[in-house]
Amino acid sequence: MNDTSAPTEHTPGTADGPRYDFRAAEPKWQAAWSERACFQVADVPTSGKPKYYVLEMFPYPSGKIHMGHVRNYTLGDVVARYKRAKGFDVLHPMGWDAFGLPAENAARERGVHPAKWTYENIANMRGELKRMGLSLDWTREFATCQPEYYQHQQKLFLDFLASGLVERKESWVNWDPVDGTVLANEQVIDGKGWRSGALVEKKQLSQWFFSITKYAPELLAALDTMDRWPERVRLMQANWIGRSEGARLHFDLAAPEAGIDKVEVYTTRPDTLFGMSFMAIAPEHPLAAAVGARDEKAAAFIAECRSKGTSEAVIETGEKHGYDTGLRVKHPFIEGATFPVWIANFVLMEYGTGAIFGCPAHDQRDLDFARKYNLSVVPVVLPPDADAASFAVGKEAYVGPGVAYNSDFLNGLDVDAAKRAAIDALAAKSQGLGVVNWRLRDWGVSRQRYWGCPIPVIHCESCGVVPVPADQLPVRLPEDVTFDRPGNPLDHHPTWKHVACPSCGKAARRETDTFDTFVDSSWYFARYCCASDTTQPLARAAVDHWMPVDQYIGGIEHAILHLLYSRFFTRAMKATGHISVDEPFAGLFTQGMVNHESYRAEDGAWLYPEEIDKRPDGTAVHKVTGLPVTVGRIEAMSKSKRNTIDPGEIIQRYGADTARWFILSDNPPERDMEWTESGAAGAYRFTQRVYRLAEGVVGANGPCPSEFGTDGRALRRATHKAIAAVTDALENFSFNVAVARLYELANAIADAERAAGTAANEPNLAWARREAVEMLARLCAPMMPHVAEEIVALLYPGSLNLVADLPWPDADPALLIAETVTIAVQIMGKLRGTVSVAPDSPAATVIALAEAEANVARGLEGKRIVKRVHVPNRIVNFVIAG
RNA sequence: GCGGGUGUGGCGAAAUGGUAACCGCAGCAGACUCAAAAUUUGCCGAGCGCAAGCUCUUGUCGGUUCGAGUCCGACCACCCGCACCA
Repeated sequence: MNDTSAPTEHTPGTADGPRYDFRAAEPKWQAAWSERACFQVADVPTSGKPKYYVLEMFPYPSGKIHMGHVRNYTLGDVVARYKRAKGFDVLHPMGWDAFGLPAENAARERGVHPAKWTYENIANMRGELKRMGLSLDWTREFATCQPEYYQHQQKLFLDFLASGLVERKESWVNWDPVDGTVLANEQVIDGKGWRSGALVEKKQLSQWFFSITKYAPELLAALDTMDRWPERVRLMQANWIGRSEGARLHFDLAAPEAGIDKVEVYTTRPDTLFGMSFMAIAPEHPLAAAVGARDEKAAAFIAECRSKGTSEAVIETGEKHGYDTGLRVKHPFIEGATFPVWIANFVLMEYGTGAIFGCPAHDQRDLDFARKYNLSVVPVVLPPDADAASFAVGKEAYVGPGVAYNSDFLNGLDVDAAKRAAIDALAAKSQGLGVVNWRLRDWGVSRQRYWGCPIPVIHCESCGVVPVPADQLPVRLPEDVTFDRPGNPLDHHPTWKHVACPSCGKAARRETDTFDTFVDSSWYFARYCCASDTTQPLARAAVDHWMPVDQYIGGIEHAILHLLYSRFFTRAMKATGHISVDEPFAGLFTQGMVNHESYRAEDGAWLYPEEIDKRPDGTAVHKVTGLPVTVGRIEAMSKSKRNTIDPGEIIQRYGADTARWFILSDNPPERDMEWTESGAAGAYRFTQRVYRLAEGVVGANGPCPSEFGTDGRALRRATHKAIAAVTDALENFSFNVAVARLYELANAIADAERAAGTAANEPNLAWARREAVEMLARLCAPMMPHVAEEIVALLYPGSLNLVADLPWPDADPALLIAETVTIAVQIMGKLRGTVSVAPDSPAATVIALAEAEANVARGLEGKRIVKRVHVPNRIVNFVIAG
């Protein structure tokens, strides 16, 4: 690992090796930071400094870090190091989202225990992260699979349960009959289980749910106050929560069916009730089940929906199927009118009440269904400018504004007024009321898995569900499990689930489901604040000090689930007295992906970047065979496309600073970026260049001289302008701009170096150069901390100061004022020349100079100046006539 | 279908309504070298012109303004998210 051999052909350097040897420097400074505990903070600091909590989404320990991690953790580290230099106590922790399916798959496929696999991966990835030189407080590290962590999660669950924030209820789930487990929607592909390939069934199971819907109104309302979240994420969450206003009403059946005498529906269009032509109920609706019990054809139809309901073919074509039950419902307003009840595949049991009234004229789905089954289509909303006698609905439902007609007492009202009138009429008959409906559903957290946090309850035949007493926590996962057959190993375990009921002492059964791993990640951010407290989930003093997270950074893929669950969990923890804040993340930043070119051989096989040679004309050949290679699209790095770059190798070859610098320099962090070899090599050249510039200024220490020559003044101005510009860029997450300003400063130093070679008598230029190099290093420090330390150590031999402990430099305001400013001179908004004047020169002076400028004067010749616009220090514009 | 985002040189991009293209990558020409690498100097949106300079150019069309990449309106293209949500 500690390879200090001569650089390979990829590491440019002089004949005797590169001047700056990152292979020696990076471990040295990482050790120095660690020895001085630079990045450790107390649970409750006494420094009196303001706090700043920087957090990046913690990684799943898959085995190796990828470029997405490098980008994520570099972004966070820049913020953490910058804020620390700005005088904040910075909390910047790291841990592992360690439960989950891949560990179980490894166990099934390779026979390695999930714990062993996970902890080995963690060890490897921890080493890789440490080599990146991140300013992390490693004393707070934990993995969610440790009982020391999940025991507290079990306690939180018990508290939620006691507070009515958890319930056990029946729900329809995707069931894989071969693997014997519930599948998430994302795990169902083409109606089949993603692992087994078995046709997925809909099955009703008793599951644990967190009552996130209780918080739907406030989770939605609070989005408006979260001004440091991306607009896009807030909108996605708002859509997900999905508030809609409408009416809930019931229809009486003409004749009761198996004791059911009415059906409740939800609608957003009660104004269209007079356009009803049928009722449709979901295949999972109780009334459908009742019909199915006596009608074989209905039962067959329901079964078909169950097996095909989730297949992509049905969803994509949107084809609607129905079955006429023969039942009829009475219209609430039209005396004597009844309508048929259909079972329809497009009605969702999970939304609303699982039943709708169909108004084909004003709903596209209802119209498609009505046309297919020859049901009547009666328009009841007349579009503006349409004629009541001739208006008809063809293939497109009319969903726009208009006036009610064909609608008895609603006639003449516009859509909104008709809705209100219809709801009032329903309420008067006690047949319905106005309601707010939510798309958000309660969060089912039961998983039939081994590698997850056990749900701490016991099922007793006499007592029902009994929570595990808090003093018996944690409920530990047994280690001796087998993965030799499908299903949940916890269920197969010979002894684990057999326990005495804590309440009555009789033989009882432990819950064998474990939590969805999203539970683990819904509170880890708070746990970091007090990670060493073994007695309770959260220590209020520490959590109240550090929470909320000031800056959270991660991928957009978590825009909904993880972030919404965490927001809910924080509210639930507040309700149970564990935390004081409502919102966990005050600021959110979503980074773009890291992409790379892809390559394919002639036979279509994907090739790794290291298998090909790029030629200057942009084409590529296979290194071994010499055959041409197709250079494909630039797309997200993925193992299947083989367009991945291993960060470990990049750090080995170029150093961590190079990787960090390049990943920040290319483009704005919220946008997708392309990883390129030449870009990485360019970043490496810059690390060497900065160090070389430093070597040229060693020794010019001492107090600031009072007089400088022309070159010295210019360089000092460039230095202080850079301080101001880089500070501004870092504050705004414009890291690519910060990088550009630092390149400029390096270029200015190089210019001064040349000037020093020719103008030997320039006074104190050496001091100005040393100042510039020191500032360059310190401004670079959040991005490339190791080079920065090496340079400052070079400038101040024997000093024990670490850049990591130095305050952020301030720009000297006097040096931010230019000696002269260049004013653009326009005629009619077109640039015609420039003039140089002292800053803040009076308008009359500037305008006179501008008019005298040769090219401007030519343009003004023979013209009448109508208006002279002068913007101080920027521009003069002449408006002319004739 | 609904919602959102993005369109600027060969490429990634920059630009509080005020000189469009900073900075980097790639490229071209030169210096150094026996040579290469490394380093380094210069050029580098398009067109016209010997030059001074002129014209055009931020997806398209229009508007506001002394002045628009930026603000407003319409449209086009691409990308992303959600989606049989009643």
